[in-house]
Amino acid sequence: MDGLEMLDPINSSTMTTLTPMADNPSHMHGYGMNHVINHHHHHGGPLSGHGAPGHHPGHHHGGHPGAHHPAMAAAAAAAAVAGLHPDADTDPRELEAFAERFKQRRIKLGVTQADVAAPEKRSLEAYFAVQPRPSGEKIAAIAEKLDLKKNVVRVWFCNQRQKQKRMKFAAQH
DNA sequence: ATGCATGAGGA
DNA sequence: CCTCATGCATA
Repeated sequence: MDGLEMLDPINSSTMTTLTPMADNPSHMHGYGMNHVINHHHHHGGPLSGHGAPGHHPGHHHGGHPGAHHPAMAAAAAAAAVAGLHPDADTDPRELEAFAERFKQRRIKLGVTQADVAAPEKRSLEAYFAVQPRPSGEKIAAIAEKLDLKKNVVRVWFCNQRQKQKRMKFAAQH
C-alpha cells in the first residue's frame, strides 16, 4: 500500500464507515477529507482552469490567431460536446462570444472555476500531506486514478512545494 | 491574491 | 527529475 487508496475522492470506499472527521483541524494534519459526496463528474475539468497557458512575455493581444484563454478552451470543449460544427472554431469572434456567455452562465449557477475539479484537488492535498515528494511512478498512479495527465500532477506537486515553502517564509517574519 | 504552467539551471 | 523565478488568467 502506498497510500494511494485515500486518493479517491469519489469512490472513497475507504472511508465510508470511518473517519467522520469534521471540519476540525485540531491536531495532526488537519486535512478535511470529509464531505463524502458522490459526484459522477468524471473529468471534463482539468483541475482549475486557472493555469497560465504559458504566454510569451511579448506583446500581442489584439489579433488572436492563437487565442488560448481557459474560458475559450472550455467554450471550445463545450461547443464540441454541444455538437456545434468544427467550423465554429474557425471564427475567433464567435468563440470569444460563446466563451463569455459560457462564463456568465457558470457564474450565475454559482459555480466557480475553483469548484470545477475540487475533489481532485482535495485528494491531492490529502496525499501531499503524507508524501510531498512522490516518485514518478506514484505520480503516474495518482494521475491515472484522478484522470489527469501525469505532467499536470507532477507540476501540481512542484507548485505545492513552492507554496509551502513560501508560507514557511512568510510565517517567520 | 491565488494557482497552474513554463523555462533556466542544477545535480 | 527537481528547485526557483516569473508569467498570466481568475477572483
